[in-house]
Amino acid sequence: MATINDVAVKAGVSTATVSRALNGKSTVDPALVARVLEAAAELGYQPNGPARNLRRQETAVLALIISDVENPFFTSIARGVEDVAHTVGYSVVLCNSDENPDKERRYIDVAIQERVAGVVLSPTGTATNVDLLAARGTPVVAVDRPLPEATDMVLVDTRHAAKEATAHLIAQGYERVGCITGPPGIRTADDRLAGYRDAMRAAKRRSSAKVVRRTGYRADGARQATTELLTQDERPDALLVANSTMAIGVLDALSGLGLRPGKDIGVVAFDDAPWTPLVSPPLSVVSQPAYEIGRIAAELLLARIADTTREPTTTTLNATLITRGSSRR
Amino acid sequence: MATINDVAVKAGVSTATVSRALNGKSTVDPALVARVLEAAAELGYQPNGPARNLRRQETAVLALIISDVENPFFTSIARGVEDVAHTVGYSVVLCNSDENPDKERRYIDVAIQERVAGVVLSPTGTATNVDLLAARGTPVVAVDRPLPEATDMVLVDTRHAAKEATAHLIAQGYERVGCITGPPGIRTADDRLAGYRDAMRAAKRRSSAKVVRRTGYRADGARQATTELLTQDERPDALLVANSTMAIGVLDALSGLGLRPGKDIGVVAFDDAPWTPLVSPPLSVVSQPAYEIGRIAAELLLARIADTTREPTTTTLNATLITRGSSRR
DNA sequence: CAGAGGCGGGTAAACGATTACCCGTCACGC
DNA sequence: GCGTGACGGGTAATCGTTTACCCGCCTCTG
Repeated sequence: MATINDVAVKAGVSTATVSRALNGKSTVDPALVARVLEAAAELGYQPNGPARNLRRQETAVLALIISDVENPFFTSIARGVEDVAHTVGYSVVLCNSDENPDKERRYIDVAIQERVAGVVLSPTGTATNVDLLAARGTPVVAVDRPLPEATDMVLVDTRHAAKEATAHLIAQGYERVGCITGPPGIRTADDRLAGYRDAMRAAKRRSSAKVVRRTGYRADGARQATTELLTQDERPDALLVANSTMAIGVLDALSGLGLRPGKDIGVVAFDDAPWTPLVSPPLSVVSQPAYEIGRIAAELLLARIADTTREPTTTTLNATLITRGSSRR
Repeated sequence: MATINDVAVKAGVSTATVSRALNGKSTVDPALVARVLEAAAELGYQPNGPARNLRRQETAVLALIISDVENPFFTSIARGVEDVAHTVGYSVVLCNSDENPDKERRYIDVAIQERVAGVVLSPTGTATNVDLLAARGTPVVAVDRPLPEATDMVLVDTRHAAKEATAHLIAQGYERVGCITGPPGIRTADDRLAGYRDAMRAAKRRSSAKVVRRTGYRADGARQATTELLTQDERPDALLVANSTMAIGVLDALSGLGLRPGKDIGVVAFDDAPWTPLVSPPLSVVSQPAYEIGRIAAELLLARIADTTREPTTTTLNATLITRGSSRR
């Protein structure tokens, strides 16, 4: 592998000049620049990233740590982050914490060790991991879920959206609305449950623990929860489902039980996955602006990298309820 | 940020001993190890990755360059790669080439500059980009699509699967089977079309260019293509669709046209996305072993990193046709 | 008891870039 | 004609690790 020294020798100049010519930092004789460029091209010179990063004490890399690569909500965020980062020459590396604090911790360690310029994170929990970043001064932006630390955050008013969705189900005449949400401790799961309860209270409905289930944010947990809920005595006749991955499990269970969404049981799910209009009847959803979240998070992160002293801001975006057939009789 | 030197001073030993104690390379007095560990913990020492990588001339990072983070097929591959990599202490960074040779090129440059240990790549095209990696000696494994270079590859016998799927549609009594596939030059798109033609020829059907459309591997292109196909004179009464993202566009267009999959028009799509059983009627699919692809690719890559002289191998996996309601009248 | 050999641990040289510092040259002004 | 300043470009220090090499001490053997 050619080094800067090889290029320097070939072009008949010093390494300093090569560096300057290649980075355009200081003014170099155009003839020399041409010689250097030619030499570099002939040798197929690619700068050594680690060496550069070591010397510069900085990298043009952002880490994006999300909790599920297979969830379209998070991949949309990823796209938003990427699009912004690329326009300013940053690379994005995507890490998958799998809703697992250990993996999250490990990726945060990697991010610190590789000295990335900043981190976008959807925290799995209360995350003592994050103080490591704070301690080192690595800028962090939390997305989807808040952090106790004073960092920039981009959130969605998910509690309000859950309330609205539940109220919609009630208004549609469903008598006993239930809720399937994620594990305790994950803020979005808690908030969606809280919003559901808000709506029940506002409508003077008794929200029995019997119509609420908490399970992993995955299809199989939701499938099982649905079956349980609907084979007990106090059966709900409508469900608020906390994300689109779970919705797959729910819809699958319903079809197994021979229940038709909309007619037999109202369903509203979070996240407007691309397939939701295609099922029959089309699925009512709470659409979250995932791409926006990513875009804004990246912008905040870049701003903080440029100026570490900025006051942390919290941006809360709105989700919109899209009512379709699954919540109309 | 604490350096190894700070730790050495605090523990009252040399930096060499700290390095040895932390990496467990050579045998160090247990008492010293304890002192070093304690000092490191107190200082919150995190090794400087770039410095380490520079010195070691290697990194424990794999790059995974895929063409669409929003496509479940590729995210399943990602999971397979990750799972394997993590068990042996490698990190995986995910890059999104977006089916765009320029972005791919850029990510390959980044991978080279950062001196990653290896690359898993779903090539966008004939990809002259890849010789850069070859030239540098960075191990590469191609997934989903072949490379002209002699590298390890993990492929799917997609042409055969396409033929089988088409034959199935014909056997179900559909008269005029059409095909919607990806852009020319993308091997999977070409192969699926070839397989479709194989089946048509075998069944002595005339495969008119009028029932074939090529478009970007995305929902909107497929939506438009479907509408065009079905509003012309020679309307197909069945469609082979080349991936699940396109299937969304196709199903959407069909519902807009008031055509019921299965009854009015047979549909088989590639990729067993999680939602495919939920639409009505359930979508017949060609299920590709995406997770397996990722797993095997990672294993091949690690094997090649360990031994650069191995003969390149090509693994071809089988896809399985899952027939559901959308291909039965 | 002396010499050899082993082993733990320190010193310092890499790794490959960037950049502070310095030096030579040239132009310009007095 | 000489001093000064600007500027292009070279020399070498530096970033934080890892590790080759070396040294001193301890133990074991003849």
